[in-house]
Amino acid sequence: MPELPEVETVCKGLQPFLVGQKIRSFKVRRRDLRLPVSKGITYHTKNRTITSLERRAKYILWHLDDDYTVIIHLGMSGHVKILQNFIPQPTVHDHIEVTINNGTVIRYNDPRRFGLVLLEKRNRLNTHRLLKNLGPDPLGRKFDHHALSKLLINRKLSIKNALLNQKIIAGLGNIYVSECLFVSGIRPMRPANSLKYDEIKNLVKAIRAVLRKAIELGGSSISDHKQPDGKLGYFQNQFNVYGKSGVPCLKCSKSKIKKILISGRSSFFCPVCQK
DNA sequence: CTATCCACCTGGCGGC
DNA sequence: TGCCGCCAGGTGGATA
Repeated sequence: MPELPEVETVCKGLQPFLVGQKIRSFKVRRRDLRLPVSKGITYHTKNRTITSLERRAKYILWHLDDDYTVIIHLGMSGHVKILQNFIPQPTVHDHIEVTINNGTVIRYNDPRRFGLVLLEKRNRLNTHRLLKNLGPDPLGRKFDHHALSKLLINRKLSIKNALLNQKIIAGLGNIYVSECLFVSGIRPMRPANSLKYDEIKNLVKAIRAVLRKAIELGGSSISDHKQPDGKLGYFQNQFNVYGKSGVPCLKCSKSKIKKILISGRSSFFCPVCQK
């Protein structure tokens, strides 16, 4: 499921249920996610109040009222469910269950277990091995065409792979890279260092516009991914190219959307509109 | 340092 | 109906 807009949607969806609330229990039903769930997370989080939530790239951070922070990453298939009143039995892939003092239950469900749930000291977040090398957030203030130019200089890899690399820019994934490159009229296989000044400018504009729109629509519901309150996201209806091979291009209508593999992952583009 | 490949895991779908 | 191969929104470590 989860690229920046979906993670942002999950984070925003959790906020009213968690911020200012106290954790009654933090149960770990399966410890073997991408990394083992932190030892002691159950003990350390008990009776702690959540002071704020933060999204950092594709990570969700729960800041607690002591010097600890819970780090969550949804991987490829992670979901969050918010349950109130009727609490059904956990299913096979409900790995984490957090009960809030008012009875609300937050479940972390992740069939493929590529996600992770960790507890870290807050003053160690910036040097944490998973967080310290993240590039700028594409919706953040430090990200503009000057910044992106600098990041792409001397880079011979494809622009598609550059945008997927979280050390270069943090938050895009396979869907939104295809969409952003379509909107900005750039072919995914172009070497990153071949982009002209105006192309980088257009790309930055496209990235911001596409991500903002996706967040506005509650992210994308692909497979069975939903927002934490169970609602569907609607951005998948706005896809121009992702998963649309063979469909006439919405810009030129002269050409069909093509699917190619770049580093083994599907990329979709219009051979006429994208240069 | 840079770029590519691979493994990690489960489930859904199309084809036979 | 059943089995098989392929594909999927991510990412860090191994490798050249």
